[in-house]
Amino acid sequence: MKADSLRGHLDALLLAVLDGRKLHGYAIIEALQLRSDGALDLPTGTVYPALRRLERAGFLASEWDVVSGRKRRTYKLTRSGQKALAAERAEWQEFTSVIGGVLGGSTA
Amino acid sequence: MKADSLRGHLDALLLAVLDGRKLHGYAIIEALQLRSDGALDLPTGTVYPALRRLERAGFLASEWDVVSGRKRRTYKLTRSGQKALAAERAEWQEFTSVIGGVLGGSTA
DNA sequence: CTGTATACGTAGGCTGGCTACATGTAGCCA
DNA sequence: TGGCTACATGTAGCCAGCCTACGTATACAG
Repeated sequence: MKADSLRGHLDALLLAVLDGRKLHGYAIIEALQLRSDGALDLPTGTVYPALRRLERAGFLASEWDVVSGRKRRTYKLTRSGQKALAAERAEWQEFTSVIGGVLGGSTA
Repeated sequence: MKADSLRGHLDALLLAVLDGRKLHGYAIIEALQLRSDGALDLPTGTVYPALRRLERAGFLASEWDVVSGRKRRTYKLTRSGQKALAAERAEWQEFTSVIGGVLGGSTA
């Protein structure tokens, strides 16, 4: 998959993977790999800044856990983040509908 | 729709709208509006350079028509462009499948 | 003869994900 | 006890690709 087509959908992916659970950054990357059967392998330089940005936007809340000496910043959705996720899902529906309509559409 | 989410899918749209017919740039923009029920309104500064690029890549062939004094550069798909369109469609399938799977997926 | 729709095109900017790098811990193996 | 690998977080700067803003020109309505 063209790496670049993610543009504008990264936030949706991050919010979706945090829906209903708390994860730290590294685990988020692994969860995305798992859910996509290996198709998504986001670099840390993509994910970490995005998480910070989503937190600043109020969609995520983070706290530091220390597990066996390891510091891990775990993220979870805020209520505002839940709404954002719903909005992103709706927008995804619209997006695929529009582009898919053109790609598959008969000559109109 | 976020204007920006088009990233990486513009070529597919342009190739698709030219599938089976010849159109000139301005008409391409109108055809995309039509097929998307107004959701897509691409600026000329996006479309014209993209058409030139696709022509340089060998996916489109153009010729000048002069209709009632108006010069219009009409584009059509080359054989190579047909293949590119098929590839873009396949990639679109994969893309929506991957992202859709994560967005809709149960906690995995 | 002015305004609007049609028609093509370029220069430069901006945004957002990526590359490359910097830092540090835990656990295994020899 | 030294090194290697996996885990874990983070920043600076680059670059691709679409968009904004502009410039040009013709046809036709009023």
